[in-house]
Amino acid sequence: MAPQGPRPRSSRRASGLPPITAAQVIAAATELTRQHGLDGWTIRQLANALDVWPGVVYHHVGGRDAVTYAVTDRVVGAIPVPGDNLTWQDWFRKVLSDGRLVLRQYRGVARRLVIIGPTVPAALPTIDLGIQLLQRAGFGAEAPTAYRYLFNSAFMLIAVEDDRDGHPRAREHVAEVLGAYRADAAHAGLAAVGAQVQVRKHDPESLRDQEEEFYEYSLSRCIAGVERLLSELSGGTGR
Amino acid sequence: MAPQGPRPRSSRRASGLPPITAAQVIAAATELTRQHGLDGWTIRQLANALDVWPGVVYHHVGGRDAVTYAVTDRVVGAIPVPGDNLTWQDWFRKVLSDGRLVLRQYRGVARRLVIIGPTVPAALPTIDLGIQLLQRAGFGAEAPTAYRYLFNSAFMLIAVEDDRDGHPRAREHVAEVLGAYRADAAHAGLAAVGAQVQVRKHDPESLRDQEEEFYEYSLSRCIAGVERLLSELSGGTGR
DNA sequence: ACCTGAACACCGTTCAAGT
DNA sequence: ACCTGAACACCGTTCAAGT
Repeated sequence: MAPQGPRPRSSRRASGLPPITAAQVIAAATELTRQHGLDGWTIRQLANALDVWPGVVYHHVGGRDAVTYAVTDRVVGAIPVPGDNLTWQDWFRKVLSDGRLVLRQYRGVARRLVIIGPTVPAALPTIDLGIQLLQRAGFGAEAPTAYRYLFNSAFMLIAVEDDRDGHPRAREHVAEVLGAYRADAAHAGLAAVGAQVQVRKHDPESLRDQEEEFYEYSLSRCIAGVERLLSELSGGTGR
Repeated sequence: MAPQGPRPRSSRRASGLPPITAAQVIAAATELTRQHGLDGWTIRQLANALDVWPGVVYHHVGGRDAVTYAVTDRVVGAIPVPGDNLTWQDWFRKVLSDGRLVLRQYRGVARRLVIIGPTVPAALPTIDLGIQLLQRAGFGAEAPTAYRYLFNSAFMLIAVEDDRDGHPRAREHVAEVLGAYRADAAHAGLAAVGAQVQVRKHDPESLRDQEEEFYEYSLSRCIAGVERLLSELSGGTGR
């Protein structure tokens, strides 16, 4: 898809260029990720962007896994962390809304983050503060699990948005299949979703807005579910 | 990793064998998915398992996308659908717990399903019944969105479990990084999660159990969040 | 230490030619 | 119609050899 481009024209040393650094490799990989997503570029394309041979990437950073790990850390570091002057609900709402805006610019990073866990160095201060807020709110020993649930839910949603960007036909297909049932009285459930899909299709609002809406919807449901846990912990009705 | 094996030894026709069918191709692909996950085999390996050349797969089914779509439909069809004699909460709990057991046997299918949407033919009866149950429970126009939220949340969790199977070191890394903070009073949040990680590490219970526990935890939170929506709809307190 | 240049063992996909 | 056999344009990764 992207043009392959020629190999480096001449030796760096012969051209009087300074050695490549690991930071330069990671910066170039981050820019490629912004353009094409974390799975949208190859080691060979990265080397080409730096005007070197692929072996240079291995020499300074390592294989594909090492490079994408470094990119992930860099992107996570760009997510702003709200201060602790907010309620736990507003703090999570804010960090997860802001996080979505950053992560959606670097498609594929959210999924990597969910899979490898939150141990990328840049995430540690956020984890610490978030769990402390839940502890202060009365979650006690449940604070780490509740934290994990909220971040995991949000980042999974972002990961799916990212993945769907790579399958533009899928949405049309859904609309087509379900829309066909919109007046089918024998299938009241499919009819309801079919009608909704049909309405959205003719709506001038963009798909981006629909996705953000579902993200905020899911986030609100998650926070509501965790609030309920809190009320159960403080002696409410069980189960 | 898997042995490549030799090309087909001789012509099918010359050996008196009947023509391959699309169903045979899909069945073989499904079995490979059970063994190695949806992304764990190649078209060439599939052809080899059928003892034919790769072009045969293209002739009968199509490219990789077409084959994995067919596999996804087949696996979804294997998820049992509970009857409508349950409350909506128990119906969703059951179909999503059973669904997890099936999907976890075919790693990668859950993610495909989340990305391409639920329009694989085998899913339609389940969608119809599930939305009807929510409609009867009083969700009205919110039924399709609530349905989508519940299935999406569950299948995303399964997709992440699948993906983590392919990164066995990630969990150790998380335990190592966070465990180091378990007695760090200056970072009370990290200390709490670090202590939990440490306990789980020495616990003889398997990781499988922990994953199932978190799945059930998340499911309960999701259902609680949707219940809250229901009470808001029926005239409860707003926001 | 840093980089070149080539090689190795793979991919998905296409297609003319055979039967 | 079905299948063979080969080709095309890619991958990630490794490594001897140069400077």
